[in-house]
Amino acid sequence: MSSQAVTLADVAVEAGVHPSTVSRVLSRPQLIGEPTRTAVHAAIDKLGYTPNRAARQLAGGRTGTIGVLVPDITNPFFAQVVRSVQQGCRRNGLTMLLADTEQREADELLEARALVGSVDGFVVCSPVAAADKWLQVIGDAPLVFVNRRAKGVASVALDQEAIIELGVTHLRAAGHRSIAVVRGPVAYWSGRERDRVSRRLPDLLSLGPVRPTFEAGIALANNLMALGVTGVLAFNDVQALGIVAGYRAAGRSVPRDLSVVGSDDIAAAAMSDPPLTTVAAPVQQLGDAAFDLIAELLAGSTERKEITLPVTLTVRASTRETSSASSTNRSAKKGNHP
Amino acid sequence: MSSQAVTLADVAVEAGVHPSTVSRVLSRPQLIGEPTRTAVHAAIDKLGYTPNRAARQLAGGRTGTIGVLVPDITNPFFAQVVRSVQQGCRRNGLTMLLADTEQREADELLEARALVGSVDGFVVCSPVAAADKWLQVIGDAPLVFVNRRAKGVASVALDQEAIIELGVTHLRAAGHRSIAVVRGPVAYWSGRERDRVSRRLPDLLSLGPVRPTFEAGIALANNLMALGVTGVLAFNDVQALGIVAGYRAAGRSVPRDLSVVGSDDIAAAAMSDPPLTTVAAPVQQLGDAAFDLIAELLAGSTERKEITLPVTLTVRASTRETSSASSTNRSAKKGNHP
DNA sequence: AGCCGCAGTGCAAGCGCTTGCACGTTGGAC
DNA sequence: GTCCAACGTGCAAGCGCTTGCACTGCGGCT
Repeated sequence: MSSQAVTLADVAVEAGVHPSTVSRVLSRPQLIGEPTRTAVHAAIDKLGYTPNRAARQLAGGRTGTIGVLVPDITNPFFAQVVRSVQQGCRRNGLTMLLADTEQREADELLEARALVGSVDGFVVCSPVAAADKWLQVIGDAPLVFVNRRAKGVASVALDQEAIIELGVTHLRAAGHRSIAVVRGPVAYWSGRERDRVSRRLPDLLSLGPVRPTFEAGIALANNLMALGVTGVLAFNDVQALGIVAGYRAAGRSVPRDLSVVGSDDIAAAAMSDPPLTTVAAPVQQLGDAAFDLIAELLAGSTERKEITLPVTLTVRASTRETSSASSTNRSAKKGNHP
Repeated sequence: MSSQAVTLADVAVEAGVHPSTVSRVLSRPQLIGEPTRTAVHAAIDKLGYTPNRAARQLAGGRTGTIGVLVPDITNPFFAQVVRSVQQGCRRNGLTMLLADTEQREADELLEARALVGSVDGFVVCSPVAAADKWLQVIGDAPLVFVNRRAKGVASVALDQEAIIELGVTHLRAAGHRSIAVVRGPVAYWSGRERDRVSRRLPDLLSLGPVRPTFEAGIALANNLMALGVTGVLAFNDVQALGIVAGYRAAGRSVPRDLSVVGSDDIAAAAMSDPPLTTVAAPVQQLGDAAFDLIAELLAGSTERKEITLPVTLTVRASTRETSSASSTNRSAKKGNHP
């Protein structure tokens, strides 16, 4: 109420100009003469004027807001993406509307539909609904997918191939012969993608799909023991932590009896015992790239870029060399690849 | 664009009524006769009409949006609160504007100022800025503080006294005589509050303030050893995990050499080794209560409720009885207290 | 000297919706 | 049979801002 009492008109009176002039000072300053511009700014400061978003949107069509949809905000991975996007918004004077779809596919589209017209564009993390449904719902509004690639949609995703490769190579270099790769949910693009990749690699045990939870990891541990696997690449860190816990519960030890590689490098990975070797995702970059993409789209670009981010291996203590090991590679890197 | 082409007027034509009638069907259905109402709804469905927020806000004054400010969205504690609030919003047809203040006090108020007029009310997590500054910035807009109590502001917070009491009592019951309580940052209300409480309890070593991070916990471990402490109540789980890691790094063991009680019960607490005994915060309830509070305020209530939520002790394996122990209390509870 | 172009402002028409008010209609109550 | 209260609906005035268009000078051009 306080600051909202001040309107464009008030500023105009104070500065002794027409309201439209004030409006232009704010939106297209180069159209206005220098002295007038200064006077208007003075008036704005003096009165503490803040533009009314609603009016601005109604008249101008643009909302100055971008909608961000995540399947689960309590997942640190998405939380970080959200934060990066928010930082971008702040820098550009935009605001962020957040909706948590709680992993329900239907809510994804519903939420989107409700937001169309209230936001200038969408950033959607790990969308489940098909790309064409998305396009159908939001029309031609700017759209960016995070962690999923799709035809006709700008996207930023991790290099899933590199994740598998980095993890497996590390395990192989440590002398492991019996290596398993755990597949994730097929509902996720990353799950399907990794499956596709790991299928192509020889001498790999492909397990799953196994849910990316601590409990699922614990349950998986027994399978791993039965299979006689000595190295495993989990679908993500939480699942990896579960595997470690499962081994411990069975009186076995990581990395003595099993070398475990996680994926993501969440905070807990560094805090666990043993600290988890993991394929680290550049989450900050993910979010930054997502924002850059949506910003370009908002600015009028029609290009639908598909960005793939490189991942790195962070070696900690959950993996060890077997007796037959040949070489190690601490903190290897792998660059972009189309 | 697609769905936004449909306006109230279109629906009115389709239903053969006046636009204002359609508007009322949406906002105050009881004013409209049953047959008309049905017809209007049919038209809405047929056309796939979605109200334009901006127009609604401009005309009606209400935005249907609430602003949520958090110091750090990547903190699972706040993420959960955000999620609960969002659930409430969804149920009530509201949307949520999220801003991450990144622990910077100045941004808190700035962000708030920018949002005034664009949201109907604010939910602010662990605010740092003084209450009167807040009131000054947002005027008489509905405001709810989470995890901080303040005069004249509705709030929902944890029972800090119970946290200390529960943790310490558990440690005492396990036979510990030399117990330390770690104080948190004084910038936080909870930090100041716990300090106040623990000062009143006899025979307690009050340490700190120590930052609530893993690293700070590790560093603290050495102090604890030097002090000959056998039981410690950390400021939160992450810090507790750090203490555990610090002990391990020094060749000591938890709980053999030190019993550790955390606070919050974040996901990682259950996944660590040993699983962490901790004073669990009812995060879901925290968020729910915050939403209820803001909803009441939005509905016109002028009451500034101060809700205190009870905490519970979750006993896991990071604490053990000393030889002189008398009794245990697995999963004790403590109710509200004004 | 007269014209054109253009920079700088004013003007007013909305954007899509809400809401106080006015205007029929009905159906009791007297 | 009248009168009055609801009740249900139409009417129109904005909410605060953007923007295409019209207008006024002024300098440079022919």
